[in-house]
Amino acid sequence: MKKIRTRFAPSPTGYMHIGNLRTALYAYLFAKSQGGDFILRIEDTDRARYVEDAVEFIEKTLAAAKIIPDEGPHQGGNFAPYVQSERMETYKKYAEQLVKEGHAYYEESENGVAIRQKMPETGETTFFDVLHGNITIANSELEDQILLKSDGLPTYNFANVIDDHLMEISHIIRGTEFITSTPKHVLLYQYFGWEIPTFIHLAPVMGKSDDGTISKLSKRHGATSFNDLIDMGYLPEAITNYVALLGWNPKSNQEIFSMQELIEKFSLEGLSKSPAVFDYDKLDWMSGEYFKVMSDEDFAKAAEKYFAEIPDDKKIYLASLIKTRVSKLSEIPDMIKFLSVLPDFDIELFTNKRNKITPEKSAEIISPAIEILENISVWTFENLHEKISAFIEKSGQKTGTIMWPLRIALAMQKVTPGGVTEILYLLGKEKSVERLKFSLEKLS
RNA sequence: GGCGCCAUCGUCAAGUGGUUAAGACACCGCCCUUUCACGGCGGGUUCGUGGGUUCAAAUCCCGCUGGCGUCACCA
Repeated sequence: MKKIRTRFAPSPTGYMHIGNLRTALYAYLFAKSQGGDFILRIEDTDRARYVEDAVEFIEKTLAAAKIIPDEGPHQGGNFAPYVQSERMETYKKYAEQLVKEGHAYYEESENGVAIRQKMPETGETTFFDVLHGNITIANSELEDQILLKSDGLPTYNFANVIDDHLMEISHIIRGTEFITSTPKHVLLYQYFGWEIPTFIHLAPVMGKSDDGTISKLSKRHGATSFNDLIDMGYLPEAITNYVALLGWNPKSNQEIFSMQELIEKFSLEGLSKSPAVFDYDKLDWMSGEYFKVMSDEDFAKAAEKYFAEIPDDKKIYLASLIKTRVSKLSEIPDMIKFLSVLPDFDIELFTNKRNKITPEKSAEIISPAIEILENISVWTFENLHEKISAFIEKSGQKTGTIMWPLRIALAMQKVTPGGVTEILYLLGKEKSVERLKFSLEKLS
């Protein structure tokens, strides 16, 4: 049995689209699930599109997503070089061989001399695709395509065939946009007498616009690159997990997968042949699941840059409060801003039907609470909890009735990370008392 | 437009001739609750359409419609 070898062959654009990331992921998962190799090859044959440092960018992005190539520009390998612009002599040799054998011809234009592939005028070409079965296209539909451009660089349609064969790629996993050009590739394999690899053409990742229309995922839909998502504060693991399920079904109800589990469970049968719409809501949910199972320490570390103003001794505690109610790290600032700056006073917030509370009644509760808090000398969570519980019991009121106005006075926002005790602890004695007094004054 | 690919809840999707057509996200309702979140329970006319084939069709065939892709010295 031939060794399974897949490749990810991006052009260096300095941008990792979610669709590309998914293609890389599936190629990686398939290779690894079969004990095969995953190769990274840079297709930089378009000089106009070349972006500085893009190769490094691609490698870093794949590393962040834990998609590790066995061979590539950085790791090297038996089939180096893995950058197409460094393989020009090879392409030239094969292109000339085709000319010699009558399957290609030179063409002169103002640009210089290029080589074109000569397509059969009759007949049809069929190839097998794992997802779509046999696909047949009439040869008359095929254009005499450029193989070698006048600048000496090959086109994708040529370099891709040469390299996939030379690098012993067994399965070509790529987007559906290549289905129509695959017959041209197949013809090339046949001219050279090379074994034809197995094709797997993946359906595109779509996006949904505000007006409900569906189209290929692009900027208008919001974040579209792996890095955009990282910047928004999603964990790389969560992104990879979500993207894996966007077009692949594990045939079980499991949804949370580590990379290792993905490798173990992956199979081509679960791949979908119809397009999948990227759903930010589902990503949010999945991301939240990852945060919830993180340790407080890890979460605090991940959220480090958002915790800059939080005292060191409170960071881990705050992390424990926030990690269960966040779907992306970038939500943190709005969630904790009230700790340093009290939002504008809003009397409306002191009315809550469910807890039977009104502004008037709030004042009656806040006033004695201030006294109790002022008398607490050891400001620990346990101590606070004890004193407040006693206060509630003594008042004879429902817990919610007491807690609601205190929490509002302390945070001045409807939604807070944690309840009254937690907020008191985070705020510290001085700030807590000050805020309660401020509200009491406004309410009187 | 030619050619090609695709078509199950709003979204991801299971399903391979006989099911009450799973599950998840989102949504709605209820419960729990020191708010929110978490958690628990429950809810919703989902197989694009018209023809076949068959005792039986979401599943097979054809047409239609719709979406997407492709027709570069881009990849």
